[in-house]
Amino acid sequence: MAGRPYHHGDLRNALLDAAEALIRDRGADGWSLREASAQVGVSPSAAYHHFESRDALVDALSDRVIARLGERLSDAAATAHGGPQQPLIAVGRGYVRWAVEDPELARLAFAHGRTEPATLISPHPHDVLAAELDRLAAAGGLPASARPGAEFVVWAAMHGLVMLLADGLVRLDSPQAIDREAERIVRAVLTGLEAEPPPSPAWPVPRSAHSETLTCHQAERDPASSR
Amino acid sequence: MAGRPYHHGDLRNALLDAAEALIRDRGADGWSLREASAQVGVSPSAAYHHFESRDALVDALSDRVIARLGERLSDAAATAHGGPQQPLIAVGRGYVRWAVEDPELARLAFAHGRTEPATLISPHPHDVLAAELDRLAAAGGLPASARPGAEFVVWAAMHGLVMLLADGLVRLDSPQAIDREAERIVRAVLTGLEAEPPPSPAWPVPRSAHSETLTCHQAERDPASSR
DNA sequence: TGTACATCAGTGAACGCGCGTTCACTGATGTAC
DNA sequence: TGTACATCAGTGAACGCGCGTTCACTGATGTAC
Repeated sequence: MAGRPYHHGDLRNALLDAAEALIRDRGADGWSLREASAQVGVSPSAAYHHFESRDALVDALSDRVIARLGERLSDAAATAHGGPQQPLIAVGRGYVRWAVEDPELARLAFAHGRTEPATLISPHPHDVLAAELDRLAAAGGLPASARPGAEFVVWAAMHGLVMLLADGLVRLDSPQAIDREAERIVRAVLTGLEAEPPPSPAWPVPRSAHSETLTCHQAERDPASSR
Repeated sequence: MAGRPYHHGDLRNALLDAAEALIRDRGADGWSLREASAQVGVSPSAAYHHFESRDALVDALSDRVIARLGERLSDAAATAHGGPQQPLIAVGRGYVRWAVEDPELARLAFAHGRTEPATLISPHPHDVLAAELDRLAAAGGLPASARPGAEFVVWAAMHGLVMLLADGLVRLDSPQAIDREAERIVRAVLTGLEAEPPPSPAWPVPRSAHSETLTCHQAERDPASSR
């Protein structure tokens, strides 16, 4: 009735929403540009006023999903209370819950093989971890010598559980089990990092060894954010 | 000259090889059944005498890649020497090197969303880890209370680094850096597990808590192999 | 306030494409007697 | 050793399909004067 206005108003986001919903239901390959357009009620060619190509839409969606994850993790860290490790445990829990809630989006977000830097994602999960580890180190919960590159150790541990779950290689029965497992992994890793022997003076390692050899996609674009 | 014989002899494997090579070069979506057939020198329909569908071929390839990884990890563990943690460190190194050598195959192997159990993969990476952790526990390098489910903690830690690298979210500059990072992660996790507080007697947890709630695709088919 | 005009964001028909898969077939191989 | 016949593993033509993308277009909106 009265029909839709000729101009949609926010077609770009509507298309992202439609694609996201389709992917959530049917996986990263279970949708087409045409289908998403149809769902929004627009002709297939309309999308090309907002995205260069189908691939560009997927890039944008992936960025959006990761940014939302980053916010979620950042919130989880901010509202955690208890010991100094609690924010990082909360991040791990949030990360894994996210993957279990939306495995297909989790797979899309990362399994995407981005070739070029694209836009800056903020807050990127990597940066959330780096910031929390800085806090932990400042609070004395992590020796300064173990800090460089520690975010990659923690990220890897979380990310592995996330991916094993999203890809269906491992299954957790209950929400409690999910939290328990996430916590176990984060705790183990933090304890292990805390106990790391300081670099042997016999083989002096440059302070920045890790940040030199291990680089995050994200950190490249904004090196300051990871330290 | 003399032409190829009418019957290929081992078309099934030849197709798997061709698909593997194409995927290695161009990624999981960068090939078609037709192209693989052409490369082998066979008509597109010949494949259907060996595989039910293109998807079935991918399933078989994924199984083959994982089984080969399992062998590689098992070898790495067997030939490691040094302290009791060395076999597991060698497994981590091997896992990560594998992913860096062939990122596209690494992505394919796991990112595949298998729905049904398929055939038994032997040795499955999960089982290699479980066996090595059993040995470590037997040697006193891991308290018995920390053993249940420990393979998932170690697997997750390794798998996360593997996936971050394969998906290009993290980059390591040199082979030395790859080894160093793999070792750091495995050591951290093992140290953390070793230091785990035993389950509080106030909240008794069934001994098998982990194996009940955390299950591996593989372990389901052959529960004995993971313990 | 009204008119001219550039720009923006839609339409809808059409394109070529390569794909996975099917089908009826045929050449080669293995087995029974 | 030879013949008949079932089975296996190829061929090649054809199918329908939905896809991403293009194009010339038009309706709506915003701005200058």
